[in-house]
Amino acid sequence: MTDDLAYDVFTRTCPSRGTLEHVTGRWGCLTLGALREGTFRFNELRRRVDGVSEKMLSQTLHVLERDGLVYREAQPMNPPRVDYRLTQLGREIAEWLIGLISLVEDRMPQVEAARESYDAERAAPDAT
Amino acid sequence: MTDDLAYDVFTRTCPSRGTLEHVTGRWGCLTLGALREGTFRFNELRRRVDGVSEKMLSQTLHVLERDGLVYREAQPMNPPRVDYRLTQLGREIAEWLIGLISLVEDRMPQVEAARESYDAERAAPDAT
DNA sequence: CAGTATCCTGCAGGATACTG
DNA sequence: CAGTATCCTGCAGGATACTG
Repeated sequence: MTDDLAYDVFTRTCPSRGTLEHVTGRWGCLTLGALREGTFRFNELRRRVDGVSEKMLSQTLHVLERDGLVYREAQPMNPPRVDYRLTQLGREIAEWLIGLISLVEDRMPQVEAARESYDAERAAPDAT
Repeated sequence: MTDDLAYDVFTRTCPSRGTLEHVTGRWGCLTLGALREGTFRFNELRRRVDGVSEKMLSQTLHVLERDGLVYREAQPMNPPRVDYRLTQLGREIAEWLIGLISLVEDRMPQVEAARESYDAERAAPDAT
């Protein structure tokens, strides 16, 4: 049952693939993380999401807004002021995402150890 | 505290970024999902991970093995037989990943609805 | 300020052929 | 069977200039 649901995800025709990629992708992930902490204007976000270009932040925000994870509020003034924040749905997903990230981060010592022994084996292929 | 930990992840220098990308990436995600269900040989996996090329499966498995998430057992016979399965660490992370995926899948109706209204607004820009 | 438009490049990843 | 090696292409995404 639950397994059937989960397995479906792994067929490429699955429609949730797209959203999953938006969420876990390089900039989507960082943007959701930044927005967890509050409401921000475009350039504030740019500074928080380290290394993102205008283009990619704009693109990422559009995609997340379209998926209903981010709410965009444009106030008609001059100069313009636009605020971004997570929707309820966005917050829910961001929390799970953070959980996964925290788990991975937590296990990094194990991962690093695994990498070292993997690399060591290849570096000294004569050691049977 | 917990927030500090989580926030660190969003700086690009964070070492867990790499592992996270291996886990959530297109093929990593699908491969972990397939391996949740048991032990498989290379070509069995190829069939289960729909659409993956030899090259990408090979590459993905190497990366996941190096990170300590996948265990590779080569039996010295001819023709060769190699089995892949999740390590304990891999299983742990795969479970969380599935959780995230299931959540996203669960919320897809909301996502689709959001998309429709987003698209509708743009299609009829005269409707103020 | 909050973006969009254009140009350009590196590299993910597919196709194909080959190997122990 | 279980891969590796090589060649090739599309596109993610950066840099730069421009706009309401």
